[in-house]
Amino acid sequence: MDKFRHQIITTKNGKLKTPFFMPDATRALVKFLSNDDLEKAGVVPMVVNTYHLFLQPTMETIKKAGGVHKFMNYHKPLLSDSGGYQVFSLIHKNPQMGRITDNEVVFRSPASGEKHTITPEKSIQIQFDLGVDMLVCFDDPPPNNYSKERISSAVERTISWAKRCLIEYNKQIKKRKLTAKTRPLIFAVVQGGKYVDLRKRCVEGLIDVGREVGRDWDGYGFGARHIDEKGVFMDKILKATADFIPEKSLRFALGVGTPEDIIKCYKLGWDMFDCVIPTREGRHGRLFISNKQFEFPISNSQFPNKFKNPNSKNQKLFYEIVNIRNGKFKNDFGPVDKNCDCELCQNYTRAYLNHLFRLGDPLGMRLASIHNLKFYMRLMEELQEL
RNA sequence: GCAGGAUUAACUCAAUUGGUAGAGUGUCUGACUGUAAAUCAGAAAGCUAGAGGUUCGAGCCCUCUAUCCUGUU
Repeated sequence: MDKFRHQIITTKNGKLKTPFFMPDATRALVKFLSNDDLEKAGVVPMVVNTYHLFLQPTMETIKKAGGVHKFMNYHKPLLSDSGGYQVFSLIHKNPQMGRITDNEVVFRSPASGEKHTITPEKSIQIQFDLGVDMLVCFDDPPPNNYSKERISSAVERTISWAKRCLIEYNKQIKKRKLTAKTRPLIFAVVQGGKYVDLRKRCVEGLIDVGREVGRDWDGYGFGARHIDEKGVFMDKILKATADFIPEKSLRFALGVGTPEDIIKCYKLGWDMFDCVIPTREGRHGRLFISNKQFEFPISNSQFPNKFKNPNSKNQKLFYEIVNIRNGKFKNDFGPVDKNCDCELCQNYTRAYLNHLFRLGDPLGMRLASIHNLKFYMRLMEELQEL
């Protein structure tokens, strides 16, 4: 067993210890939650999205506000996703929504139908205008079931776009007179689907880009989904990709994931995570419940046994999920999770939350989101102490 | 009392000239992995108020009964 990775990274809005989890505040908010709620849930860094904020409220407003931190009055580290994933998923689901060329992506706003163009350069400019602490290259994320040939060409496009992103990044640093302390960290994204050789090619290509442009990437992201069609975690490709990435660089597992997948990724050398699961599942009435005393078993040298095969049917997960909408909770007057100290578990019963969900009242979604985030944050604390 | 109208799933209502019933809501259960997601999917659920009749065949037509609504003495 390798040593567990822990790094302290410094951003202009504070230091972060890895591993850490970032909730998705896609449109500059975690749905239903105030900054106060986030603080109490233990949330620190979050992810906002270039694509969504570009469309609404538009960069004009964000710039006038003085950046996204001021706009949302959140003064902890923020990472912006490039919007690549959103634009591509939009177009892959419905080709009429846009067109992808080597030079640019043209797409229609699903809300207004308005036509927009995004280039790698433009994505980086927007992310500088957002004023985030960490930003991500505009990449080409194909669905995993595309042919190897198509994924290979997505890898090449991702590499060539990464170069354009990095050149633009340097330009922006110069133009805005940013220093080592005030500049945002920049992450490249590794594509290659389920093919180890393509993942390798992509990382090597990205490293070359850094060399050519004269700046090392601060980190590398794992692009595309990390689970197969059946939802099974793709151990091999996550391990191989992590191993290709330089030791000292940050490894960002984009979109990961379930608690057990985060643990697996951490074990394989990934440092950063973001996912919609805790908040979306919360809004849909699914609550993460810790087993027993919420003791993620810790040992010094060995990775905890309970974390080894969380998906194995013989082995009980260290948590369970309840669907609070289920009829059996109608008259259950116990707390959602008796080992949790969040606002929900300290003040309300399962029956009451069930009632809120049956009413469709936003209070239920808020309390459930807070609880699930707290669960994730407690998990990350445990991992940070390994 | 009389005259009209109604009675179909738990609720609100559909069902072309008579061809053995559908939807929305609710209920039950799933799903959600760089958020087009307070979303999506599936299931259960009806002796069509009751009793007769006409017909090859009735939720639809006829008779009676019950309950309700609206008028009117």
